[in-house]
Amino acid sequence: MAAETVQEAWADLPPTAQRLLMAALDAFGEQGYHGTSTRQVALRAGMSPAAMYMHFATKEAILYEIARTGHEVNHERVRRACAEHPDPAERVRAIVEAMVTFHAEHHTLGRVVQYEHASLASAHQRELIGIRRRTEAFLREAIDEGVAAGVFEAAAAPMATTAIMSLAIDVARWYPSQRSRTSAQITAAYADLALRMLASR
Amino acid sequence: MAAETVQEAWADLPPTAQRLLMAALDAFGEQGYHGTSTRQVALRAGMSPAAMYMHFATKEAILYEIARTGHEVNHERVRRACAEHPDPAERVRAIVEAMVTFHAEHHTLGRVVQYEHASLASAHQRELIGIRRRTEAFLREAIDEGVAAGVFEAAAAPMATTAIMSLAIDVARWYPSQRSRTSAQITAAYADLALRMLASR
DNA sequence: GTCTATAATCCGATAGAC
DNA sequence: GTCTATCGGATTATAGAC
Repeated sequence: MAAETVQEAWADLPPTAQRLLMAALDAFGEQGYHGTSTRQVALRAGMSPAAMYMHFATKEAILYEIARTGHEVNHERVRRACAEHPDPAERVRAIVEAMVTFHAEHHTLGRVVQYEHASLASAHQRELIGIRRRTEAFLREAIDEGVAAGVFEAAAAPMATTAIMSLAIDVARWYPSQRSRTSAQITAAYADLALRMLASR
Repeated sequence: MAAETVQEAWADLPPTAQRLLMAALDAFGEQGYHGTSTRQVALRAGMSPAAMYMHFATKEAILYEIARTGHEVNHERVRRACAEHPDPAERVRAIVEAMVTFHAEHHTLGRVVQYEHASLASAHQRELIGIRRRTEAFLREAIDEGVAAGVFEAAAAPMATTAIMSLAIDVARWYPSQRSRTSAQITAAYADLALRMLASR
């Protein structure tokens, strides 16, 4: 529940189930959910197509487990970043660093989390939208506090939450690019850009 | 070649081919390429599954036509925005307005263009990456000119190109949201945020 | 150029032996 | 709990009549 990686979150599952989830994570991230067959997942995990149905009732249940855990891991990282930084500007910086790091270093997972939403059952979609909204609320509150304290520009605030979320999420789409930038370089530069968007003048 | 909408680009095709492409565009944008069957596309276009093979040799050929035209339309809008604004800051504003408007008002097309890249044949992928790179070059050049003129911050410039592209592209993922914002409101706010990221202080 | 019918293959999921 | 074998249906694409 407070895991900061999917491996951590799945540590108590049977090793076979873990291999299955990691295989599906890679395949779904590379080829998309509908572009991946259950046979491909089973092959990657080193088991027969039938064996996976001992651990998951349907293909969608595998996607749900990956997407939910991914949302929870991202949420937990942002929550922790907030807890460590009372100052609004420092907190925004920490949130951007947490989200950019997640979507860069775990971009395959990030793609499943952000781009396979429509492939989930609608009840699962609604649940995960809830997590996403609570994650976004951390950023919105930090920005609102900064505006109240006079360090952020009030006019920029309303769209800045969406814009900063977009910056971080879209990293999963293009990372890694041809230009050799480390995750740390992107993270630091994006935190600066986010604060430039918000800074009062 | 200089069309600013896909309908314009496809105006000279037989009406049946146009209906087919529009049906596929909607279906691919809503359900994804691999999540859509050729039968569904044919049904939406009001023809039999076999009839589409008179106009396109494969399902991938339909995706390629949509993705290529989408890339060209976006490129043409950005090119025109640049041609109309010699001043670097005004040009950046115009580029952001063009790209955000495109990805908001044509978000279904935007999703196919930006998120179905991996579903294309690799030769087609390479071709479309070329168009994408040329579109991004317009923004990079505007930013470089602004830095040279002293109106943009040199330190912010390298990652700002990627960041601003991300802001615009990611609109296709979340637009329209629950919060009622018009395309024009988002466009204006994002242009402001982009210039705040770049402004020298 | 559109249709009906179908080929050839692949899909998600299950049955039953071990 | 894993395997082989397979069910029932959907998939992309084609054949052949009109």
